[in-house]
This record gives sequence, C-alpha cells and structure tokens, in this order.
Amino acid sequence: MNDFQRSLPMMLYRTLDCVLPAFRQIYQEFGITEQQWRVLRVLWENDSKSLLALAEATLISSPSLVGVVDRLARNGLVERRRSKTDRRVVHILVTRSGKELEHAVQPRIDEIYKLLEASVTPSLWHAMFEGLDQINRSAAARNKAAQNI
Amino acid sequence: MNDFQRSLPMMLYRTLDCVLPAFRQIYQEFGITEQQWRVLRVLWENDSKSLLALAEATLISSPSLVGVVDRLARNGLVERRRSKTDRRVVHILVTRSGKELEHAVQPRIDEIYKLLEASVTPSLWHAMFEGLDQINRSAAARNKAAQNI
DNA sequence: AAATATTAATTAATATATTAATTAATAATA
DNA sequence: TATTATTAATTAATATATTAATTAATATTT
Repeated sequence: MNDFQRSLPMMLYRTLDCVLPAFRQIYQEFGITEQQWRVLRVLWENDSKSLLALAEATLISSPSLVGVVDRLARNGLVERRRSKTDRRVVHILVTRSGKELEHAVQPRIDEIYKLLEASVTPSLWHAMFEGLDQINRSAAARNKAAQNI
Repeated sequence: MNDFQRSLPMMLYRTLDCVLPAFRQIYQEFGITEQQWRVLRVLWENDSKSLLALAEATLISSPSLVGVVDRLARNGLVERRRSKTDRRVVHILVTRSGKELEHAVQPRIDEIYKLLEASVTPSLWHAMFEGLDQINRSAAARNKAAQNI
C-alpha cells in the first residue's frame, strides 16, 4: 500500500469502515441510526443535556444535531424543553420509551465491542489509544494557535 | 472520560475531528473538498481508474462517488470515459487542469502531515498503525464471516 | 439605559453518506 | 440460443456533514 493509503486519515477512515457495520446492523434492528444511538447513549447516562453539551458529547456538530434530535423527537424517544433560567438554551431529555431502548440495545452493542477489543493485545490496544490521545492533544493545540493569528 | 467517550469509534471520530480541519483549510483555498482531493490524490498517481476502483481507493462509496465525480467534472478537473471493452465500466481521468493542481496543493498538504507525524514518537506512531491494521483485519474477517450465514 | 458584543439554537445551501432499487451490459447456464 | 445470474454505474430517498448566516436571548460596555 502506498503513502496515501497508509496516511493517518485514511487509516482512521478504513478502521471506521471495518468496525461500524457490525454496530449499525444492531441499530437498524431497533430502527435507529448510529448518530441517534450516540445521542441516546449519552442521555441514558445523563437524562438531560443542553443541545450544545450534547453536541460536544456526541461529536455531532450542532447544525447536524438539530436534525438528529428532530427525528428522535418525532419518534418519541427524546423531548425538547426550553431552559427557564436562560431562554437561549434548549435541554434535550430522554422519554420513558427512549430509556427503555437501553436494556434492549446496549447489551448487544457491548457484546460486539468485546469482540473488537479482543482483536489486539491489551498492550497494543493501550498503545493505540495513547497515540491517538497524543495526536489529538497536539492537533488541538495547533488548531487553537491557528485561531489566534 | 467515561467508557463511551473512550470507545474506539469515538476515539477515531475525535482524532479525525482534530486532524482534518488543518487539511480542509488548504483544500478550501483551492476550491475543492476533502473528498474531491482524495479522488484527485489517487488520479495524480494513476491517471485513470474505473469508478469502482476509485471508490475502493478513496474509501468513498460508489453512490457518493458519483456525485463527487460529477462536481469535479463540472469544474473541469476530471473527465468520464466509457470503457470500449466493457461498456458497463466508466473510467475517470484527470484533465490537464486537474493535474496542475497537484504542484500547488500537495506540498502544502505534505507540510501539515509532517507536523502531524511529529506529534508522537516514531515507535508509538508505528504501534498505532499496527493496532489499527490488526483491528481492520479482524473486523474484515468477522464481516466476511457474517456474510456467509 | 442604549448600544454593542457574545452566546445558543436554528436555518440555509451545498456536499456527502447510507441503503435499497434500478438500469444496462456482460457472464454463466440450462 | 434463451434464460438467468452477476456486475458496474447510477438513481432515489433519507440522514448527516460542513460552512455561513440568522434569530433570539443574554452579557458587556459606553
């Protein structure tokens, strides 16, 4: 494989392409998308988040998230509630039926994830995360510096 | 950070989010998108590829690639040519002006990429790629097995 | 207090992703 | 050869991504 194929972004894209289908198959059984699951996954742990906080936690940009939340709300899995103290803020909360999905979906996801984790040795798994972390921090620092020009 | 935030897919998404903006800024200066650059990047090395081969090389699904090629063609950077020997196949080729972009764009990209590569030690960089490779292979094998059920 | 700046959510416009279906051509088989 | 299966590209429908602009509310400054 040449330089381009083994560049970091292409390696990351390729890994996502390999890894996600198994998860998506499960989401699909429950009529949700990957992004919708990410929102629910966060709300299962928090109950309620502002749209901006939810965007940060799910790594979904706020313009995209607006649509994801629209569709989740349309299916009765989450609810919007305008903040009383700061009327610019919208809180997103899971509904009862949104909560119920957790017991059905999450064990299936965890099962696949274990297979994934077992495909490399623990020390290599750890090294990989360490590398990704360092790259994230450096890139974030460079991006921040680029802002201040 | 909790389990979800440190899950492999989220780590990969986060890394892409950190890393891509610097590259995108350059693409934007030249009026192309990241996906358009990926197509050009492959064609700069090959001159011509069938749409399917191009999809594989760029990790862009063929339905998406149709649109990407449409827009590149509209801007005169690539050209479609129906294969003589198998009329199902469409070859995509770079035009002269598509080729000219290489000298302007690629050095800028390479420069950023060096910074990226310098953000971790060579051995950690290597370990990371080794981990991603192993994960890719295992996941690909599982996906293939799942087909044959 | 009035003007200005900032912030949170959203809209708008365009590009891309995803999955399923379609079309046209070729290959394989009865 | 006629039928069937497969393949390559595309279309279609819906969901998401990206960047810029907008709106409404709050904070800051003059």
